[in-house]
Amino acid sequence: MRPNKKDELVSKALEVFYRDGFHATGMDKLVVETGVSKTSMYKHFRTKEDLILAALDLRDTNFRTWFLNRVAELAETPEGQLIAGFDALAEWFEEDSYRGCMFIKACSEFQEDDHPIHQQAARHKQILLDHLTALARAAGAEDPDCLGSQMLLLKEGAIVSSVLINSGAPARDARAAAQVLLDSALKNQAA
Amino acid sequence: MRPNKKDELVSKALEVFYRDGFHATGMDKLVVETGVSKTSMYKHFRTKEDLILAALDLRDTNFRTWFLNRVAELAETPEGQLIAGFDALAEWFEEDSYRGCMFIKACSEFQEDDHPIHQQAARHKQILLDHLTALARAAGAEDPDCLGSQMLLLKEGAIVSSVLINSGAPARDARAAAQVLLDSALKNQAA
DNA sequence: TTCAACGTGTACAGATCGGTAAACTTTATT
DNA sequence: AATAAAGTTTACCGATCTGTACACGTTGAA
Repeated sequence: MRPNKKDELVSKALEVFYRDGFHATGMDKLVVETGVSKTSMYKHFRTKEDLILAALDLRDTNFRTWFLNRVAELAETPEGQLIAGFDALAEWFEEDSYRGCMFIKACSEFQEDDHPIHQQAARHKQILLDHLTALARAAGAEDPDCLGSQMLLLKEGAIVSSVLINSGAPARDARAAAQVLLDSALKNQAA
Repeated sequence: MRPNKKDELVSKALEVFYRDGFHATGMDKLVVETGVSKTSMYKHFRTKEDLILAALDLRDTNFRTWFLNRVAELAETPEGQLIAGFDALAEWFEEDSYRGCMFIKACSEFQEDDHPIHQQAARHKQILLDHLTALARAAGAEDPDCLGSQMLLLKEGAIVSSVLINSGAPARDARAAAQVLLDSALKNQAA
């Protein structure tokens, strides 16, 4: 069982789950797409749920790495980075393979609060929230928890809206909103 | 084929789809839950997709009726109604049966832009957007399209966040953000 | 009372679902 | 070269999926 073979399977599964959805993607389809046999598939992953969890874990790593790096490239100050996050979103929305947020979709398909898949998605969002809150604090916002939460709200909202209206425009509206909220939070702090 | 029987089936299907998801709900489960036979089910609805579309249509009517009425009860001015929308959201989030937005979930499970289910969900959001934009315009906002879009962003974001962190708190953060954005849009207009 | 129309339930078709038993092929070690 | 371990293939399981053929019961009109 070569370890990189497993990574390869997770990577391919991630792609298909993201494109077609979780329930709509059967193990048979994944077997065809990966070219590996079903038995091999089940040697690497005990159940379909395990495979989904592995795919989400990879997605978490990939997305956060990309997002943090891109934001760091675009801006240096905490205030700048909070805003730059929405520029990064705009770039993401323009990608051909863009299909919304995988974690939102995971929670849509696995709704029970205590479901492992739901919890993994919640963890991803919590990490992002912690990051945004830390930036808000570093920027000197009046109420960093509130501002961080609002930045996340705008991000989630922009993602959902962009999918629903099939346009990248929500990223710009979200960015403008973020700027207003940030200015307000900093002005109140200075006062 | 009594017409109210059909409505009853749609109503029950809506409940189950909302609770358990679309792909995860088989026609067999609906047959058991409604007590009607499968043949009768397929006499009323040609396919499962037709049933889903009927359920979404009912949801659209129910939700918009409830939301608009509740907002009208809470406030009279356009400015007040824009903000009151988030108080209504907060109430919704507290309901035991609350499971997020059915249309977001529909788009998560049926992703193709040209899919009838996806399009129906998009129509629902567009109607809400038009409503919010009209309120923004009536309130005298600088850029009503932008402000309306931002209100919708905050709403979608609050819904998604509330599901992910299993808390009603996002409705309050969204309300606060909406107030700041509204004040800013009105102040700029006056200037 | 006969007949036609219609709604319903049973029972099933064909495909696909997640998952597995057992035989076979490759690989690494001695 | 012999052998054990690891990985793969084929073929299949029972359950469930959407959807249907057909026989049965009920109802209203002639």
